[in-house]
Amino acid sequence: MSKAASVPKGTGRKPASWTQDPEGVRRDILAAAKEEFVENGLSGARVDEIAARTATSKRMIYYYFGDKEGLYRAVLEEMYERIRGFERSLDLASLPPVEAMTLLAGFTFDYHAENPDFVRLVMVENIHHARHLATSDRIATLNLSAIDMIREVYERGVAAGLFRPGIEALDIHLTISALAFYNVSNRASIRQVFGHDMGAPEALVRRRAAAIDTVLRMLRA
Amino acid sequence: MSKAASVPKGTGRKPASWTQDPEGVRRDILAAAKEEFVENGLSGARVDEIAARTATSKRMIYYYFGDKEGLYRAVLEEMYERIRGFERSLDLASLPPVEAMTLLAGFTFDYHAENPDFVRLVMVENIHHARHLATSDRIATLNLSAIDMIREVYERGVAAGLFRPGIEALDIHLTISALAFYNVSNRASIRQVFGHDMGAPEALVRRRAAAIDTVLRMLRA
DNA sequence: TGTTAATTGTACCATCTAGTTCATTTGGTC
DNA sequence: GACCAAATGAACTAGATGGTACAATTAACA
Repeated sequence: MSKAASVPKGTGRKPASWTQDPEGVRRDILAAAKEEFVENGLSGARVDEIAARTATSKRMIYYYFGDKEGLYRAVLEEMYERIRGFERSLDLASLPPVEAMTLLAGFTFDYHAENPDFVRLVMVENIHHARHLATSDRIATLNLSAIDMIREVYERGVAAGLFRPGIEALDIHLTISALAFYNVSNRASIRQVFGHDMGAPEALVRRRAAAIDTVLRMLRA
Repeated sequence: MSKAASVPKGTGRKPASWTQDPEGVRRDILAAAKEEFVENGLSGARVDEIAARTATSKRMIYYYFGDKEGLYRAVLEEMYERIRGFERSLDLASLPPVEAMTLLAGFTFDYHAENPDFVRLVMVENIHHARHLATSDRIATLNLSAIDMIREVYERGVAAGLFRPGIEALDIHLTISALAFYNVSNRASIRQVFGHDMGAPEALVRRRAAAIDTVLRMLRA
């Protein structure tokens, strides 16, 4: 072809024409990376595989994110910012204590059940001792609000004589999170060992009710 | 050196003398492998690193376990058999319902807290969708006993009017496990996000009491 | 003691993988 | 339209990694 002649032998020729879209490329890469990290963890993920899931090339991954860990960190940050947004949208302060706590426990349960990707990434990050959370400036200043929200509701409940006093807000949070997290994070082993699929609709409904009930019983005076 | 001359060039020479110990070698490899898998997961673990932690060589790993996954499966199996042994040693049937449930919840909490290696391996296995649990014959026939133990205690408690009826034994197990598992599995991220170290003695004591209390409140009539 | 099967040591390799090199194209600015 | 910085494509590489080849040694036993 005459085209090939117009180009130095064996290097960077391009098909015909293309348009730039840096932000689109970034988002595209992040989405592909999230899938791969969620599926295979940090060590198990393959940069080439991420590139293949992308509309662009491996070259771009390194151009925008530096290295594999940088990409992973970016995925983590985006994920935490997303959940933060949801949390803020809950307006617990305008509800009576019991209703507020029910809503929070239910929301937390549902969010985990509907976002196993989130749960898996948190697992992966914990396997790595959360060292990427530690080095991320964006996440460091982010997450104390959940505890504050709980404390506010809890104290109103105590003042109204609905909740018993003396419970730490962190303990409430841990209980709610544990019940929401566990049957997503350990779904696979639960299925293997007990033969029950916690992802099945009936199982979810029952477990959801049990979780909320457990939280309320823990709090009630 | 004269020593080198007494041996065919470039192949398998040995220092001087050594004795065989197949079982010892096996155990040695399993222990080293457990450390490495616990620390780095299945994909992150390096066979060369496992070999280095061993008194023997990489050659032996492949001789005894076939491949990396075979070794990983062997580690998993050993771990599950160990916890099974502990479970069996609990004599819940001879205790009154409330005391039995308190003991079980406390034991479960302590076992997780004292064996973060176990927790991490279960996390790793769940990241891999528990596919190695699925292909292990030894584990398949193992683990329904925990549920049966709980059911027995629960039904005695219901009969005695101590527990409310209508709860599934699986739900009790999931609640106990979730509370025990979560603050070990997510210890790193909890520390990063909330600045609390759930491994610290005071935190453990408080969390343990909260977990047991939560389980009992969930059950009480 | 001679033979054989189970073990073990050393060196090696094929392949995979994160990251790079180098040239090229695009979009904006003057 | 000339020039420059940002963005992109294709091929390449150094090193890591799972796994093997081959020979040697040991234990058991006839």
